[in-house]
Amino acid sequence: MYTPSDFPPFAVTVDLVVLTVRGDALCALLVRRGEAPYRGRWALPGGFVQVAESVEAAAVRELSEETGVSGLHLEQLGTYGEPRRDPRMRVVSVAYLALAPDLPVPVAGTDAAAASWVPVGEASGLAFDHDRILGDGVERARAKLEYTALGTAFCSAEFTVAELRRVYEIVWGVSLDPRNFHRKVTGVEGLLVATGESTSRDGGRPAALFRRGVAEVLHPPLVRAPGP
Amino acid sequence: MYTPSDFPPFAVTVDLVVLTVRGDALCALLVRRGEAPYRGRWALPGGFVQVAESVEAAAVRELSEETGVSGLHLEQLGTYGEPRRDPRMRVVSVAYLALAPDLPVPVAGTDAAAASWVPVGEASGLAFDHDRILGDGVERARAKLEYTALGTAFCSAEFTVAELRRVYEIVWGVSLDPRNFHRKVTGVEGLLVATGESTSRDGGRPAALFRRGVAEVLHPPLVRAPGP
DNA sequence: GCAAAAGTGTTAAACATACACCCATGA
DNA sequence: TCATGGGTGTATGTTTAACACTTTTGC
Repeated sequence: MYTPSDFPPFAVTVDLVVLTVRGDALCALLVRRGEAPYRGRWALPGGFVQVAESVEAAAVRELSEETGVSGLHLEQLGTYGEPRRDPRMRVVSVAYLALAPDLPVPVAGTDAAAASWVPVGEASGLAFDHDRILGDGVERARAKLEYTALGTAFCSAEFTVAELRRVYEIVWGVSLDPRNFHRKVTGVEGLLVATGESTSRDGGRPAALFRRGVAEVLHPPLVRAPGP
Repeated sequence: MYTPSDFPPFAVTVDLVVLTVRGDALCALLVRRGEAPYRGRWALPGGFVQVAESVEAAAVRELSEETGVSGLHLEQLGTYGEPRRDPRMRVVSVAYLALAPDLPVPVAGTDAAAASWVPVGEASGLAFDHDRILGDGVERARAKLEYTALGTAFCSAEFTVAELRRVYEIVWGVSLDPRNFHRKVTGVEGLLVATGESTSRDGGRPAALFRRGVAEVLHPPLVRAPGP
């Protein structure tokens, strides 16, 4: 144990699945690769873990570099370590999932030709095994919306119940009853904090504005159900 | 990008959280370290990922080496990559969770002084950051029992409803109503397959014996509730 | 017979769904 | 005044928790 032959040349990277709700679609942040391999292909943003930084810190740093924002919800998604997933060398990649509100079009990353929001339904043929990582991230996000308060992570600081409902409808691809959804989310203690303000930006009667509360889990959970 | 300086000397390992229900306690498989650092301390079994093998394959291999069994449920738990978690060098470790029936006392591993089942309540002061990894594994196991069929992974090939209930009671640390539990698990389609046999090994009226079914998820989930 | 555990039936309360209905605003 | 979306009330059906009760074994 612990002889030099035990330490083959591994590189460790982080890959980021950054999701947002834009228009009518769940979108992922992708970058166009400027170098071989997979030059010109879409890929997940990411990069190498530095010697002195934790893997988590590398994810936070890359996220900030690619989106220009910080403070997003960030959680580890999984680690992908097949021997030939990168044709040049042995790379083990730790994937992270971030949920973002509808940010302005992201700045082009430091070493990426272009960065853009792409609807997840149109994102395929990505570089490396990123199709699979993105799929895992979307699946995780869908599942977490059921029993955690993460739906609010897709909303801006102040939001209406209808805006939160739209997040659920788009991420799950279903229709939800506005009346029952309203009662459900306002009934979960600690999920929403009323600001006292209201807005009529959605048309019709002004809706109350809320901020995220402290609740992390949903009791009872919201359950996916088909609509009309 | 991709210059030699991007590849600092990372070692990649796997660590295994192997859990079982033994007697009245949830137990983890631990090994006594035979070498520095942390010589003499309890640690999670694990080892280095080989150059040509996938991370998942390394976990399967180590599990088989440490327990002598294969075919257990094995899932990725998370990756731990703090810079100083191993005092000698930069090590990134991918942790896996395995759930096992009450196996015979494990064989001593190839490079471990001793291997033993230790109740998770008594397992602290482990080597490296293994306290945290073990805690995360136990938490994951508890959560997964709610909405997946993994409780049966703790049972031997043929088991009674009462034995499955004991798994839930011990892992969650609660009491469950035997009548309602029986109705619930036998009502989930594909969870249990009746063998037609019965046993009176638990005393009282003989209980029907079941095998694991094909169901992976529980609809509806079992929910933790406090008992008397 | 008695204790112990398996398994079934029943009931009341909690919850979810569907939808009727009223409210507040912009055009 | 009408269209649009916000929000409340309520009837109906489903799920669940609690527990009374019957069954089948060992001693």
